[in-house]
Amino acid sequence: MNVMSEPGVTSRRASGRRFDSLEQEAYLSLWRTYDRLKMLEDELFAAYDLTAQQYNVLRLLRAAREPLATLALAERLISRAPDITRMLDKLEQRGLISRTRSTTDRRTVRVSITAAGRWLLDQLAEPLRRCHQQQLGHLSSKQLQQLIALLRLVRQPHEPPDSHWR
Amino acid sequence: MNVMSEPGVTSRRASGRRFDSLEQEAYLSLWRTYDRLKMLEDELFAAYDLTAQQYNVLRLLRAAREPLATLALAERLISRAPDITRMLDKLEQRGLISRTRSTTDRRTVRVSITAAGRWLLDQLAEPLRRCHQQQLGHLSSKQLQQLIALLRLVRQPHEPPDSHWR
DNA sequence: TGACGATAGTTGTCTGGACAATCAATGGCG
DNA sequence: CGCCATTGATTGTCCAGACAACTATCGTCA
Repeated sequence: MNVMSEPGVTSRRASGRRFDSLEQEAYLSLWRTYDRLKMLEDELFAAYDLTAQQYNVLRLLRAAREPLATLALAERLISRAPDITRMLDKLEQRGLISRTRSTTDRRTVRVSITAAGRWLLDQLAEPLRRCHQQQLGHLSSKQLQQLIALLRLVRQPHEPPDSHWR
Repeated sequence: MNVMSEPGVTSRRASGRRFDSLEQEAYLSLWRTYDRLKMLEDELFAAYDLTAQQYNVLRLLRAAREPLATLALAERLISRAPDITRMLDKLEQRGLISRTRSTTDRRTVRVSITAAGRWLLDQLAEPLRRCHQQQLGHLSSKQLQQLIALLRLVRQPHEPPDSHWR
């Protein structure tokens, strides 16, 4: 079922919900869709006492060839993290990451993933794969690629020039 | 620039970022895109001392023909709100909504928007339109419709049966 | 009718995010 | 060198979100 009418006129649903513009409908759809999918992921991570952000920290540290400075890491995170320090505190307490003050620039702290961190990521790999499958497995790979391309187009003007997401 | 390679093989960027699967890339793209757009909206709402959720409460109340019960309202919100009571407390203190205990069922509280609430929504209408324009105005209406359709397809199996988002 | 389970909302409490202020170290530049 | 703006990270504090426990009311069924 296609609910769209001509451009500029917003869609109507059986429920009577309306939107002021196509842009608003797109944004609210994005919000709602993200919220639904996030719910599934959060459930999985909660079982391992992790947040999605924490998982992404570990993921980024594993992908990095060498230890990352704290703020460089924060920049690469998917969503902004002003509390990066305290987040790293918790991961360090659990032994999943290690931090050492750089010798060349004593202001920076070099963060790296530990063996325990890698092990946890390995444990998570398969359940997470299944989770992503549950989230989006009902789309064809062509549809997924279309979605990815559209999303990139959406955020393109909103990414800082040096973003890893361009 | 098109970064896609053949289906099933995940994309690579100059930065070396990789994804484990197309589904993961789609989900993380969704997250990132939502986060970027949200930033713009939050900035606008903050200028009016509102959160996006609070705005949506007002919007839903205006759209409703009659006062809504607290939990019925919570169900229609875009993202889950376990703290709906306190949120309504704040809106009531500011005089934007009013609450009255129902006479027919004294358990339920009927929530409605006040004239001040409607006035605030009117004030917001134009700046918000501009915000949505800034967020998504660079997409053609055909692209927007494609995006909306894809997002609906994504969340379709994840919506509860009686959801207003189906 | 009165006990009991279900429903509607509220409150307590904890954690995580946001923002600003602060501390520590560095790099220029007179 | 020594001053000072800048950078990197940490800390203080406040507020919103999550979850569970609790209160009040209703419906129903013996």
